[in-house]
Amino acid sequence: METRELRYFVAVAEELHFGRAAERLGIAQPPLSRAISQLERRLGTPLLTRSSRSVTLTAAGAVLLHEARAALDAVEAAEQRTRRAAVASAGRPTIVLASKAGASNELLAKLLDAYAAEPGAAHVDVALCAPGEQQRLLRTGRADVAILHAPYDDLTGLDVEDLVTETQVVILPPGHPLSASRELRMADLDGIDLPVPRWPGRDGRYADGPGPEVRDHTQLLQLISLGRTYFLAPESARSQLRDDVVAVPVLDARTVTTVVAWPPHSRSQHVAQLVRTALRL
Amino acid sequence: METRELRYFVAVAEELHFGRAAERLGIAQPPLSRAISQLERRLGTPLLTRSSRSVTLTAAGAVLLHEARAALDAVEAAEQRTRRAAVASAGRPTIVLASKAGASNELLAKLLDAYAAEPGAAHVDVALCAPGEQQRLLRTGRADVAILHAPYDDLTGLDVEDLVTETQVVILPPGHPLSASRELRMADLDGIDLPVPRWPGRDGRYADGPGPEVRDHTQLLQLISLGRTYFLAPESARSQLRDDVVAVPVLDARTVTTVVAWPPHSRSQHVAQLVRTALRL
DNA sequence: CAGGGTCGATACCTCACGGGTATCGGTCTC
DNA sequence: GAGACCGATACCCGTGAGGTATCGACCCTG
Repeated sequence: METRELRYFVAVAEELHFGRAAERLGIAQPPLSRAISQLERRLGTPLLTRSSRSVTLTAAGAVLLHEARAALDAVEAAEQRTRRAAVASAGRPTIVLASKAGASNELLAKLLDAYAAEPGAAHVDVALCAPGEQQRLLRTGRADVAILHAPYDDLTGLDVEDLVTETQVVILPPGHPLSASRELRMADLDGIDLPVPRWPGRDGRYADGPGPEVRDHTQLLQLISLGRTYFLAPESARSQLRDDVVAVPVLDARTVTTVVAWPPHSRSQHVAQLVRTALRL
Repeated sequence: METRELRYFVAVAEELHFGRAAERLGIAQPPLSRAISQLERRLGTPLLTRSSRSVTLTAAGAVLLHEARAALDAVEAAEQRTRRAAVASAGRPTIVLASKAGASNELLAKLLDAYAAEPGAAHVDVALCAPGEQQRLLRTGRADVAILHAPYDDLTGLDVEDLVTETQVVILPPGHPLSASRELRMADLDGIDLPVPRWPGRDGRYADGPGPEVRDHTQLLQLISLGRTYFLAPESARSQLRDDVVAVPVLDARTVTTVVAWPPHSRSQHVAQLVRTALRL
């Protein structure tokens, strides 16, 4: 199978519409139809069921969608890591660390300082990402290590070491009825009359629903201070809050574990050293 | 990047010879040369240094070789898993378990029995592999779970649960001077005058060196009984030994951990259930 | 040092295949 | 029943992957 075929299939499987998929791929619809049916012939199984009004995935198609995404990530990672290895072998060794913008800030600062003090430390480029974006950078080879947060981020297929586990706080507008409480329980949050924010999906688009569309933490905090939404965040986020929002501990919220993650095939000494440094913090 | 280009590069990087690589790929040498230099142009970096007498990898080339192997495995896995999903959704659900031929036999038998007794258990096809071959089956989607042995097998990029940890015994020809000992230390083995066996590499070929070429455990045991070689094996292997070889415990040998492993992206309920069953043993 | 052998690069040709346009056939809506 | 929508089919074209022949650099060997 060629990656072109996988890209084509993923586009159709995600759009569930040949016309839109073709448009997204920048080709015409007929060659796309042909490519998919050729793929089906080669695999010896239908991947999509087409009625002229709708397209749906078969069981085999769902498997291929999942596997093809992983395979395409691996191919792109091969390309990116090779590119980066080329520039690294020319100039100063550099590793890219991906972190969620606005999260784990203090930990990140400490880590960068501690690592920079190590002998033979590489230069660290910090890539601040929208939530959920760090894994993509890792999996596609544009980053070497990432700071992630279980259970929010998907850690499948990554090597991981735990750094800290924290309880969560709910971040509310200042005037909100619950904002006066010293502590809350998850059940209390059900009564909140505000919609939860909507984050962009991996395709950069927003799901339908109530709640404001949100891209980063600055936006989010502003929306909270305007009384438009609320949010559950790790305790350590408190130190970054503006004074026009209120944080209240939620006793029985799921704990959040900040982890350092890297691709399992990584052979970089620099990454290994940075991880060791992180574990000593 | 297309998988064709990756396959071409891997062939050249492994052979370090354009002519042989082309032959292995079933194409002529000129298109191969062209494809590689086109790849280099696109990546913006040389991958190989050619002097008309030898071809060597650059640093970037070494990275690409490593990454390309992983990517090609992922692509093949996508194909195989889709194929298998197609037949599974037609007939009875089946999972493929890969295990080293001749190793962990009792554990495997117990596992298969215990799993078969579970409600809703899938049919389990057992693939008995040459040593080191199980991972390939897992990574290329031809198997769903495998029984592996740390530290012998490479577990990078696989999800793993430990099953048992054992000490090792050395398996010797019956008449060997050390075979009368009740127990040994690693230092004692240095004095053994026999060469260690050679196993085939991932390309199916044998490295040069002394020691007999060996494909499976039957062969190995026969060669030991003939006084041609010796071998270090997990304790549990004793129950499988012929009576014309001798096993002696080695007190300070590295312990071997038998693990159950599966691809990190696996979503199969059946695999999860089999792993749970294995952990209860 | 001439001559032959080895090996990757280059030149040039061919054709298969990926991609385009036009159109068909089936289905839903009004 | 007309029209819109959508995937499949028919047919054409150009790119580019792959082939053969050959070159040029390098290493032997007598």
